[in-house]
Order: sequence, then structure tokens, then C-alpha cells
Amino acid sequence: MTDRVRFAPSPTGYLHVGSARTALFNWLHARSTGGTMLLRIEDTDTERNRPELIDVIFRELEWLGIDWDEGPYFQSERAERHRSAVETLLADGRAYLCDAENREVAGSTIRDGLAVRFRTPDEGQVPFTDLIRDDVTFACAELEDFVIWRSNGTPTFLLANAVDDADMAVTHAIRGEDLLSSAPKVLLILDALGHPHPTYAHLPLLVNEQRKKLSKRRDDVSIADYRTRGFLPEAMANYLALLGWGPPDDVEIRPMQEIVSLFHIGDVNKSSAFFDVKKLEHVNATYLRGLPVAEFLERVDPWVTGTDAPWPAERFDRDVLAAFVPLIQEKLRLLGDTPRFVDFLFRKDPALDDASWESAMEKGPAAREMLDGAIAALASCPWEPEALKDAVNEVGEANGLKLGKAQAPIRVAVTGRTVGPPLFEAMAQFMDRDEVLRRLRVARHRLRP
RNA sequence: GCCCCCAUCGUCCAGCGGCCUAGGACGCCUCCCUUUCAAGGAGGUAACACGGGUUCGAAUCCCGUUGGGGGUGCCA
Repeated sequence: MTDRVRFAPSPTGYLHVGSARTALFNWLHARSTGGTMLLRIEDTDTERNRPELIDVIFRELEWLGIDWDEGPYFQSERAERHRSAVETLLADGRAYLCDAENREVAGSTIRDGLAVRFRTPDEGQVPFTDLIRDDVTFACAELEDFVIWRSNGTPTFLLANAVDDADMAVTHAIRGEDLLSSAPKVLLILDALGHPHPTYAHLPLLVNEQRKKLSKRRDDVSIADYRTRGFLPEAMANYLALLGWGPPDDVEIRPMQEIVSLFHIGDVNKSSAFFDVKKLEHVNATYLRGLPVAEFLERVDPWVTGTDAPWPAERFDRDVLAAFVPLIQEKLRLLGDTPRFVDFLFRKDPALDDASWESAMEKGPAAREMLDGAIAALASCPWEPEALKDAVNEVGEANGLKLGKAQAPIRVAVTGRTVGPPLFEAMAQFMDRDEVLRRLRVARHRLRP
């Protein structure tokens, strides 16, 4: 029999990085063992459910490249199974009805307005094997009688989880460590119902800089946010796979297919991991650099054709961008970095960056002389990168400046920023002489006298 | 409080009794390259929480201490 795993999110918020990592590790286990990945929506909490988020969660999983073989199943559609399991437990005396004050009420069938609690044994142990943590044991005496059925007529997570895992023949429950202490309760239900136990694997938690469990409320962790900031899904998934696990050969950035073939759930480590955006960015930059131009253009499209693009839509030229990409691709960390590297091509006037102007023009050396000199020199020199470079360099030398310093005022005048593409290539291949001269004059005018 | 889990560079990962004067990656620093920024190249910084055992030998096994985290809901 092949392994059957499930990712079982509850639709109470957007998919966040912790859940995505759990989904990914389930998926990795399924794909690396030839098993089956199920998707189950645990929507038993009618108070908190946000049904409109279900499709969003599906889309984020797909975006990450996480697919599933069965489902989605919805716990809310399995109420009869849950109810009959509770009736069985009630009839067997393994559970009891109780009122709002938690007082036991006589009766052996579910009744409106009453909750049902599982009667935990007074003594004994609940040992279980965890693929990541080895043997874990809880004493029954430590387990209070817990609610399995709410007074509003819905099952709790503990009951639904046990029944569904049994019905769906789930063999491996791979989930976050925050659920570790709920395992013995589920196991007790499974035993009382006569069902086998799945094997557990509790993943180390993802934590913030305070080493607290990542929380949707206080931490910026929505997968959607990372997507809109310009992270590539393959970079995101690759990085997520590195949290709690590492390849035996230390090659961290690699195709997911290779990770699948190297992954073993038992190799996952036990301690919590900090989600490090800096490293994520590095991974992303590496993937960005490796993208063929055509592919890059496709991926970056939302950032350059969207309404947020810092230029009038009618001035944007895809062919120009396509030709320009090789000049900047290796400089980007996020897709979202692209606009500010290319905006000067698609605007009438460059978007002047205050800090850049300040450093290159105000306190930078000899900005006036450089602009004046460049305006004169570039008026007649051959319009090609080397000639432009030589011309600017000559003006610089005349003012005692090396090229690095000399080009700064020109760069800011033409592109609006001190950081950008190779200047002379950009000018020679993507702008004409008149436009460059015009921008130099405009900048010079601002600098008067 | 009680229960459970965890403990190697700032961070992530490797290490599964000798190959460890602890390795890789991110970050940071220095230098080289250089038309900015990157990229690339060469270096550097930096860790086995502590105390006891076990063993010829411990980062690796055991116990304890300390520290951190999770749980303790008619949330999941």
C-alpha cells in the first residue's frame, strides 16, 4: 500500500508561509514515495470560516507548484459521518453530553444545545511514533475530557480529523508541531472507534525574529504578498524546502524535481526555523538570473503593464524591454525591482530620485562641469558605447575625476538614479542623441547657475 | 502552574562515536574586477548553551540544569 498524505487547511485566513511549507512537505513526501496527496478543507468552524478564501488557497498552492491527487474534500460535507461517529461514542459510553457549564447531562444521543465531550481514560499512556521526533508519550491523566461535538451541531477539529483520516485511509499525518499535543486526543478517538493510527510527522515550526510561531496577524507572511512583491514560485518553494531540511550534498538551489528525489521525511530536523527574507531574496535573484529572456518577460508582465507601472501605458514598448532585459537581469532581486531599472526608457522625463540627485549633483564633485562637458562632447561623438564612454571619460579627466565619479551626474540626468543599467550601452542602444542631450540640459538647468 | 517538544556560526542547513584544528549557504567585512548597482573571483568574521556521566575516544549516547518554543478553547 502506498503512502497517503493530506494537506488540511482551514479557510480562516490567507495561505501563509507556514501552511505552505506544511503543504510542500506533504507534497514532497507523496511525490518522493510515489504516494497520494489529498487536499481536505477543514471548515468545521462555521464562525470563522471565510468560504471566499478557499479558491484563493487553491490558487496559491497551484502557484507554488503543489498539486494534489484527491480532493478537495470538504469536512462540512461530511457531517453525517461525523455525527454517526459521535453517536457511536455516546452509545458506547466513550463520550457524554454536557451543558454550557460543562456539567454532564444524561443521554446517549446528540441533542440540540448540548456539546459532547470525549471521556478520556483516567490512567494509561498514549504513546505514538513520530517520524521526526521518534517516540512521544502522553499520560491519559494529563488529558482533560475534550469537546468533540459543539452545541451548535458541528464537530470539532479533533473528531472530524480522526474520522476523516480514517475514512480517507490517510497513512501519514505531516503537520506543524503546534498540533503535537492534539495527537493523543485524536489517537484516543481513533482507538475508541476501532480505527488504525496514521503515522505522524510533526514539522518544526516556522518562527519570527522573536522566535515565536509565525502568526497571520502579527507577521507579514501571506504567500500572496510574496507573489505580488515579485518572488518567483520556484524560488519560494525551493526556499521553503530548506526550512527544516537540507540536501545531503549541500546544493541548496536546485530544481524541485531534484529535491523530490533527495527528500526523506525522516531527515527533517526537529528545531524551529526562522523565515529569513534575505536568503529568500538571494534564492529568488538566482532564479531570476537563470530565466531565459522570453520567460522573464512573461513573468515580469504584471509589473510593467499594470496600472502601477511608473510610466504612461502608451509609451511602454515590449520590444524595447525585451532588448533591454539582458542589461539588467542580473541586477534584480525581485520582479518588482524591474520598473525602476527601466522607467527612464518609457517616460518623457526620468523620475528623479531625491537621494540620487543629492549625491550626484549637490554634493557630488563638479556636476556642473561634467554636464557642460558632456553636453558639448556628446553632441558630436559617434553614438556607440565605447565612444560615449571615452567622451565622458575625457571630460572627467579634465576635471580630475575617474570614470566612476564622472559618470554619476550623467547617469542621474539621463536615468534619474545613481543605480541602474550600464549607462553607455543604455544610451547608445536605447536612446537617441537628441533625447540624451535634452535630458542633460534639463538637469543642467535645474543645477544653475 | 501543568504537559509536551527543542538546543551546532547572527540566520538556514550538514554532522548520526574517531575522517571535526566542526563543513556549506545567506548576511556582514576586506580585497580584486568594474561606467553605477549587481554578478563574478580571492579572503575574513562567526557556533557545538552549561554541568555531570558512559567510552580508549563525544558536537554526536545518557542524566541533570538553564534557555527557548508549543499546548493547555464548544480554534485548528
